[in-house]
Amino acid sequence: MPQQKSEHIPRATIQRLAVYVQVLENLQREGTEVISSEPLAKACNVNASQIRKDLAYFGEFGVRGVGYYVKNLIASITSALGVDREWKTVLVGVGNLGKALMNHKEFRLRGFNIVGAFDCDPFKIGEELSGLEVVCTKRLKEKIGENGAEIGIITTPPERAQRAANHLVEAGITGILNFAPARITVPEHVHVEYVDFFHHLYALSFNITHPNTK
Amino acid sequence: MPQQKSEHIPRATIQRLAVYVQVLENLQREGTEVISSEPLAKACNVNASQIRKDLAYFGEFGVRGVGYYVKNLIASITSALGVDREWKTVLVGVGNLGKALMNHKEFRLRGFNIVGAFDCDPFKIGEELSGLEVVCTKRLKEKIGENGAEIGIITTPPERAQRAANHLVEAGITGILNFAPARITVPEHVHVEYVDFFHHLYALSFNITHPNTK
DNA sequence: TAACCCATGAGAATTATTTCACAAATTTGG
DNA sequence: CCAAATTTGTGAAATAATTCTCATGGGTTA
Repeated sequence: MPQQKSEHIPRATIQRLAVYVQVLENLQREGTEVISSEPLAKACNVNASQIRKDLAYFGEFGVRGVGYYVKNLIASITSALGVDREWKTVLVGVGNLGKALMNHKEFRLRGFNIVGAFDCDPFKIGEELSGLEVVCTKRLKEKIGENGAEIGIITTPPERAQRAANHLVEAGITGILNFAPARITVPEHVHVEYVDFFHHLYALSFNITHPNTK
Repeated sequence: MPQQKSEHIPRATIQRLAVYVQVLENLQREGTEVISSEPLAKACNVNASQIRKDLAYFGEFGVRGVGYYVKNLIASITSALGVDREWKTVLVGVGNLGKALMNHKEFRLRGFNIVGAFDCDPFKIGEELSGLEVVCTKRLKEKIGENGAEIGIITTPPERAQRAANHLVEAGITGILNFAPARITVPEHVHVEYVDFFHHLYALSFNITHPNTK
């Protein structure tokens, strides 16, 4: 059971671990059973010792002279990340994006079950979507008390993101995935991840505009 | 006309600049005309000197004793990022996600126009979507020769992402936004950005599982 | 116009992350 | 069964990024 040894783990390490899992899963699908850090690093576009150092935070998963057993390593990393279990999530903001996410099968497949849908629009409340009734955002606390969700997904317009976050925090949520194009403020103990692909397009724009600064 | 002074600009700086724009746009919508680095930093969840340093790479946009003029600063940053113009993009992989992106109005609004849609599925070729005819991926080079697109968006399944990337590169594309859950390999001069919100969910999972290591 | 504020911009110090280099461990082949 | 080959895991070195500190200079008021 991987238990991190060190106190602080760089945020960048966590992001890379997710990449490793992705690449390892694709390798596994292609039939690879064992891989050493060198070719894995190439596939992930990172340095080989980077991988070894990242893994070292959580334990010793490799075999010297051999490398890593793909299946094993996936299990070790997913366990380290805590994604070897089911996570209950609730979604706030049933617009186009929210609906699309609710219909996204991959969510359930990856263990992130959406168990509640909320909106403050009276016309949307009561509507049924992927087997869930849309409930008023004000009833978040009550509903989460029932279903025990731990992660909140915000898909509201930007001006309503902070209010959604407040409701989620008050309901006891400790992790928020924010798709709204706005920064939100939450207490110390709550973790927020932002998803905004325009940020990525901006980065592309910059890199293409300034080709010298790769 | 902001011109970066230094040779190398940290990747993290570019990501933050995109955040600054987002927050500044929301401030502007609320009527704020001037802001100093301290409150802006608070809104962005970063350090104030971080903002000043990030901006310093591109020029001097503030007024000592006053702060930054919001409208001005947005213009300066967007110009620095190269997003004060129109970018033509093509999309490869017309599945659920691809279709959703093509119907996403925000794309055009932000200056990233989708001018071509490609797929290798014969049943999809010829179909019309948001005014664009889906074309065979093999004709990418020909079509990009006509429309001059510079950015490619990959929304294929993971196993077809690399092939899509190869076609895009061969067609002269220099920036790729990859939604497929797979890493791709491209030549030095091509820039890739990855969008995968499961990576963010993994990060949340980790942070909730290990609350001590914030 | 002069004196006082105030927030920027930039160099210095600090802190964090990445890469290097090699000892330790494991397998394989003679 | 020992030696060679291989690859991990880790401490040390190098590199990079962030934060601190304060001189600089524009704005404001009397």
